[in-house]
Amino acid sequence: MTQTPAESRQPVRAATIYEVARLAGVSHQTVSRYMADRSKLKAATSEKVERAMAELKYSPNLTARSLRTKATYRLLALVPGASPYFPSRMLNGAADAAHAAGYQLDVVALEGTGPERTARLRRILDGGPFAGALSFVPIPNSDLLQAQERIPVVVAGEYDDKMRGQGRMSDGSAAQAIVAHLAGLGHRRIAHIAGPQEWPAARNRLAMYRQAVSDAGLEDGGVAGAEWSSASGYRAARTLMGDSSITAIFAANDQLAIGAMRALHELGFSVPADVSVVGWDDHPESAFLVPSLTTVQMDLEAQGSSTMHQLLAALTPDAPAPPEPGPTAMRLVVRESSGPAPSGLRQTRLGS
Amino acid sequence: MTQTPAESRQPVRAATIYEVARLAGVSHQTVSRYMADRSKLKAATSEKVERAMAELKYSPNLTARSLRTKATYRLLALVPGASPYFPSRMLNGAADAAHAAGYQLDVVALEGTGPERTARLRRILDGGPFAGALSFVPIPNSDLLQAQERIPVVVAGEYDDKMRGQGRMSDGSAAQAIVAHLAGLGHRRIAHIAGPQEWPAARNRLAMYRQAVSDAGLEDGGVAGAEWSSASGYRAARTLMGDSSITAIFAANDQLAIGAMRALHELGFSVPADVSVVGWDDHPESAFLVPSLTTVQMDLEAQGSSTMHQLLAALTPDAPAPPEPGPTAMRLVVRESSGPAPSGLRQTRLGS
DNA sequence: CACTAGTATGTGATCGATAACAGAAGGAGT
DNA sequence: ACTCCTTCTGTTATCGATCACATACTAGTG
Repeated sequence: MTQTPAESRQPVRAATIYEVARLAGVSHQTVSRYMADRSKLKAATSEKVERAMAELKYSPNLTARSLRTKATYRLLALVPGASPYFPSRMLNGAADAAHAAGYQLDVVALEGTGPERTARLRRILDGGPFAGALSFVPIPNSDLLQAQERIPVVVAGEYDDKMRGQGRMSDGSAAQAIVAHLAGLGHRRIAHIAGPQEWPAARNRLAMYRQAVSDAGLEDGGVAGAEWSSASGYRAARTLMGDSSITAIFAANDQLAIGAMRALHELGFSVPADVSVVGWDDHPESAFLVPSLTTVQMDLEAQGSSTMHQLLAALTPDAPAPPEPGPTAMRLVVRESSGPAPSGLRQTRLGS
Repeated sequence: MTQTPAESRQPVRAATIYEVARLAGVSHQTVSRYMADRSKLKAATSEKVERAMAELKYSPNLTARSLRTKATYRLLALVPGASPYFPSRMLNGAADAAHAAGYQLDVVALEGTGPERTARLRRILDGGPFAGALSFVPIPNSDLLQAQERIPVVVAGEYDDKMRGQGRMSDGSAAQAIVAHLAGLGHRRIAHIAGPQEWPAARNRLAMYRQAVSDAGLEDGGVAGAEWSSASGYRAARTLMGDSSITAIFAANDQLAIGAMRALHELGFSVPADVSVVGWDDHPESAFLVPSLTTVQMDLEAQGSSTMHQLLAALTPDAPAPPEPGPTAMRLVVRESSGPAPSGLRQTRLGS
């Protein structure tokens, strides 16, 4: 057998507060206090502990701490299982924020229909105690969670108790920018392809669309759409284009917009010559489509992180200062899919 | 104050084995044994415990169990932070499998460059003890993980120790199907847009492309590409099309294919009349592109789940039977972006 | 200088489970 | 009837941290 230096085998067992205490010449409780609030210790003691910790590469056993304090450092993130390409950037932002605050984030896909979904949720929650939950998917009856375990639940995009939903303003301004952009190109009658209305983001975009259209004195050519998918966008566009005087379509996300463009193509409309299309989200591929897609660029990481901060704030009542939701960087990116409204020719040809 | 029935306040504190034991009239250790292996108990005892558990709605405190056994029920999933739309379906598959086995899955985005990334990884691992890790992103030196903590690490798509990488066969057969499909359409000289070669999937697809081309007696028009992004596909296509006798491009994923189609469009080639394009992954939008994309459909959930099972198998040496990797459902979906090779006209016009 | 209040540190109990060992019950063999 | 082994169950210690309480040390007051 090869001789292995003792040192190299050392890291197998982690140091405990007792070992740190012995090395520092203090009691284990003093070490514990050092972690809780070092300012309560005499400077000299504090330094001894610090040195001992460094030497032993001490890191606290979170399991033991949890057992005693009953506090858990695990959060639950619910993501849509149905939406195959859920923006992981948003999840990453949330996960980063959670880790920075010392929490672990457990990700669970929530899919299926009502009862099945509820059962699934219940099973997950029984699996382990969570300090809080963050849902990127609208929860049927958020009461369920609240009742089941007494933990704070934040649903992304939903207005918080102070009614200042973080997306509200920004969603509004971007929707207005879209409508203004289309109006500026001469479009008079536009339509909206909406996302599923359980989703706050979908509701906001629809509401803001309606308001912007009315504010700008344009005509609402109708609203269609049911899911977030391209297939739904495809169907919606076919429905909407029954009204041939529509010259622009604003879709609630890029996938819907892609489906809409496909439908327009099949119906013989060219984009943007006959109909302009605008999406939302700025998928990384959207700039490479033919035609490239006019859309709204968002800082998804920031959104995820901001939502997580909302949850963290709910977890720590001592309010470590709201980390400033920020103006949520969001801007309209104009590309090829939106252009001047057709010069009245199509309308006269097909209209009436 | 309103009177609240005692019952409704009950669930605040969960029952412990001691309470179960008292109610069942046995010792706490017997309850513990019931959970470990009820067959070691007398039928009558077992039943008493079972009844008491049901009555108290007992569920074990995993924190306490972990503290004692030092076993942890948390796994780490590393996902690429750079790739904005990492297939969450794969992650979902993995998460489901983990939960089914009683593990929690913590998701962490691994991004940034070498040293920064390493530091980040270290920080995460210090955060809490993990039973194992599953990486969907190629790890620079997987030694790092292995050395840091003695935990099993499985890198998705990488060959396992028995050298039967789960994607190998399947990747191979799909690449062959693609080449055969193109050959059948009359293409003689095709090119490949590869993904980053650190990724097993990218390496496999490239290798299989080369072999299939050579087996089929076709000409390799070249290989380009660096990242997974559409931008990379765009650049690669512009480079490859310097060779004007290429009539088909096989991209390692759909995003690359989208970038390539954009480049071909800008260069004045029409797809598929002048050049055929084939992708890989079957993004949900790919069917709605104009032209719709010929691609390879995969069961991403199954892949994620299968990878997780690989990890779980490594965690439990008592081998609960390999859950059968399955033939990895994977098939070529032919759509509009691939068509007959141009009838020699273009070649003669542009060639030499 | 004794007394008190406040700060800093130490001692033992505790969280809820499993581990290790000991003891009780039940058959089989002589 | 007695021993011995096997099977089942109970008692106590333990994991690594925090909590509750006790005690030692300072400093301020009359």
